[in-house]
Amino acid sequence: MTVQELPPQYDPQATERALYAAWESAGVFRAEAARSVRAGGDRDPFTVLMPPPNVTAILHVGHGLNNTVQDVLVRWRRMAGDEALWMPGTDHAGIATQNVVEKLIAKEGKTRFDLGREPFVARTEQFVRETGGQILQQLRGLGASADWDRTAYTLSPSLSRAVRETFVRLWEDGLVYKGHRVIHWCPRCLTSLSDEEAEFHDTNGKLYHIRYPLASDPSRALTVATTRPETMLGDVAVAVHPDDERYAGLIGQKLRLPVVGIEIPIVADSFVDREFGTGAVKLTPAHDANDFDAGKRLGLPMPVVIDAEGIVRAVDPADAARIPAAFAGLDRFAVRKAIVQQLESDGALEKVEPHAHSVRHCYRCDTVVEPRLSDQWFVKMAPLAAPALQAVRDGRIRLLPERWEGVYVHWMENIRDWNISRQLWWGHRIPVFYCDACGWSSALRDNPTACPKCNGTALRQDEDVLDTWFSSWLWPISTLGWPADPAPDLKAFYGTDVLVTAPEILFFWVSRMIMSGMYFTGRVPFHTVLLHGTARDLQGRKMSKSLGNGIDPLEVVEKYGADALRWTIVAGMGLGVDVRFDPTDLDASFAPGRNFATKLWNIGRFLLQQVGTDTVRPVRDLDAASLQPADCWILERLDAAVAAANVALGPARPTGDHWTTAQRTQGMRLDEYAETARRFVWNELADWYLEAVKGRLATPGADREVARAVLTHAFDGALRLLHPVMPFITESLWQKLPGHVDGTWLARAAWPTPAGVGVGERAAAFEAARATITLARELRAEYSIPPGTPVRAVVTAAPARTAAYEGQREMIARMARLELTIGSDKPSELAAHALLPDGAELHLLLGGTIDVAKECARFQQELVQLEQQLTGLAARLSNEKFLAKAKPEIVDGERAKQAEYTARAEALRKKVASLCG
RNA sequence: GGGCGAAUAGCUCAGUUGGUUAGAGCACCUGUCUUACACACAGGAAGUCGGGGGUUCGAGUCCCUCUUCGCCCACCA
Repeated sequence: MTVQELPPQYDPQATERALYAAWESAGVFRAEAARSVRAGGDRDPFTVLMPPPNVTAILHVGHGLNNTVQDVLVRWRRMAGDEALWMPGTDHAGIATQNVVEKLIAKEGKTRFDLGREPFVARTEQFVRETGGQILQQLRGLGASADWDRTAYTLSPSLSRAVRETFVRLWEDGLVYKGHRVIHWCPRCLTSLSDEEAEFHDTNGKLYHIRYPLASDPSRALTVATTRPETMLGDVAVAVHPDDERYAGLIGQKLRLPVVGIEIPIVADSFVDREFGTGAVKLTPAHDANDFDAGKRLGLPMPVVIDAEGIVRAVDPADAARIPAAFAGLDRFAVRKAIVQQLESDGALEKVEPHAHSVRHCYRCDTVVEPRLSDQWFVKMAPLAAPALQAVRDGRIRLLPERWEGVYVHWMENIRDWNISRQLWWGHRIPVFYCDACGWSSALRDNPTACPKCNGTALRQDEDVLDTWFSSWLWPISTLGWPADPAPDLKAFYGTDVLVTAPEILFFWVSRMIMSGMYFTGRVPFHTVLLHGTARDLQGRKMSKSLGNGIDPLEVVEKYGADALRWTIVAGMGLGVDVRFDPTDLDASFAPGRNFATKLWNIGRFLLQQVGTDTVRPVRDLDAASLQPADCWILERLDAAVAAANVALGPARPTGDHWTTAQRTQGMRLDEYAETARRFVWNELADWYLEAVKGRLATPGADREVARAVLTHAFDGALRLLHPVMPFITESLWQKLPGHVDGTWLARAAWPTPAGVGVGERAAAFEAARATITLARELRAEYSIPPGTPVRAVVTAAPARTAAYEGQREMIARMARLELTIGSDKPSELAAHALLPDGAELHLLLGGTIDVAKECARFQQELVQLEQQLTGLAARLSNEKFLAKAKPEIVDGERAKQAEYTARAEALRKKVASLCG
């Protein structure tokens, strides 16, 4: 496409897809282990692990947010010269994926049990093969520069090997064990859940007060309070606090369990809260974790009265007497209703009061979780947690924003063992084998063909699979090749750098990765955890499919382009702060990003029209004397923008193994970086420099070549600065830049460094010109002078200053739209005038009609404001405490200000005196 | 029950250890097709920084308290 054919607006549709394909085929995103200094190369590795989305996931705005942040960091470091690896992949997502396939076969009227285990797993594998991993394709649409050749999958052979190795090692180290206890059970998914997977939801329930009559004297009764009356079928005792005087005489006596009719004892245990309800609690050890602990302490039986599917029945026939026929075979909630009815008609229901409490729900299907007594595999966490806690405490790992460190520490200090077995079919099967012939059992790295002990073949493998998170907690090591030896990627890229994720999975995932990384390698898996905010709607509700308040990132990409989406996300996202969008008004949310892209595009258009595509001279080769004030100014602004962006993004890694206290909170301010870049590009390069050089670009000669070179340099710097956040448009413009070498990519070009070629004095001269132009514009607006009306103007300045104005006369006249004269004599026919900051005066000549009153009012108003300031300053500067306590630089600043204001006030006073009489 | 975060212009948000006249984008008002951009340009209006109290020479910033919203944790029978 030639320059002339460039449309006035950037068209992302016509650009992005093809450009992404070009990047990919050029291998721009590929990372080489050999180039890492850890493997003998000459580049620092910079590694980011993509939090693996569920293999069945469809891109939503949360993914967009998460991956945009990662891509900004990775692209930044890639340009900064690091060997940047962004490791992508997906998670097999045990429960989630199994649920999807179960729903699918339910349409055929089948359950997984109809199919059987192996065909069901085969069906799920097929489903994943055909439809899985779409999200990785969608991420390309956002511009994600991951190294796709390395795409990992938690259920792949190599990662499965890591999972199995881990389990066996933990088994050998005595850290994995089988426990018989009450766990969280989802009666719909038919599996156990970890503590983290059973989410609390606030619920308005009821607290039922039920009278349990004394066996010896039915006229007396002990009242217990419960939110789940159906569990009374499994009651084995009623507990009171040992020091509770109300019940002191009753301990040891028997109660008759209503509805069931059997006798149960009154026991004492100090876990009972005397303040809650009646201070007497029924104990159902098989259906409540606390009751289970109490039951174990007290040696009570543990009858199971609700089965795996949430149906009330005697799981052990020995407990049949506990289940009245009317309730047997009914759902737990139906039984709750029925029991309450019966209690009421029996007169055993003392009262029912509303009770707000939190009820655990399955995080995958939202079913109310049933505490259930069963055999499960657990990982002993305390030994794993200690080093992981230490790593954060001593600064080998930092969490941003910092406040999450406290949350992390608290959780780690109170960590409980992790239930890792799931009664599912989709996942890594637990590698424990049992010999039915001799009773041998063990965890094994390879499937045995015969029993190692008796050589028999009556072997079976444990039926359960592992928690999905048992594979994802290995992500930092398994994706890099562990436990293979040698593992070149592990050597080159582990420990990685920044982990970018949402705080929701701090416990699910982040803390566990730290534990596994440290346990299996002895080193931290990453040095920075960047916890970003959540995408919310204007009411502050989290965007979600079920609420229907989400934004489809791909729709935004289609309408406004990936760069606009990325820009909006990055610019709007303070460190760890939630981002709000209006899902009903995409235009309001994303037009600013699109507009900025268009602005950038048009700077490029202008440059190509004015400069062409031929190579320009590098600014470093220019004679410093040939640089005009505007040139010096924009070069200085670019250097300042680069420096500010570097501060905002911060140190990429700690200097040694530990973050210093000062470093610990530095950087990762992506919003500041974006704002810095925007300000430079729009408010400095486009609004001022580009306008300033128009005249020079129209006049052939040596100075035109200087302007061309500086403009090209500044724009090149702008593109580099913006590339991490707006990769597509910057790359497509960069490819068109004068002197571009085919086959080179902005994505791999060097991050800008300060050029330091400007001359400060001349940059200041441009500031004076800027002030003049702005003042002229203000006067024009204030006096309502139409733009078409020619205005003659005179700048009068001290002779020493005249030259600075003289050299920029054409530019000032053009930008302020006036016919400018530089002179030392005050013009006689003035209509409006004002003082410039440097003491010069600007006079607009409008045929000699001067509105003295208006001029006076303006000058006097400014004088009043200045004098107010000066009063404040004088008070401060004569205040001994201020002088004694304030930092010297602050005092100096105030003094300088006072001097400046005094001078200006003096000039204004003179002006007022001469003008207003 | 414990802990954390937020409250700044009509809206979305900046404001780094206390120190100029508290900023930006959008929206709004007034002009403008000015040799890239009307998805733009120029100019402008708009905030008792949630309420109250305190520390300080000085508070949007620190302390206490209250209100509203959000989040996390907990053996909320």
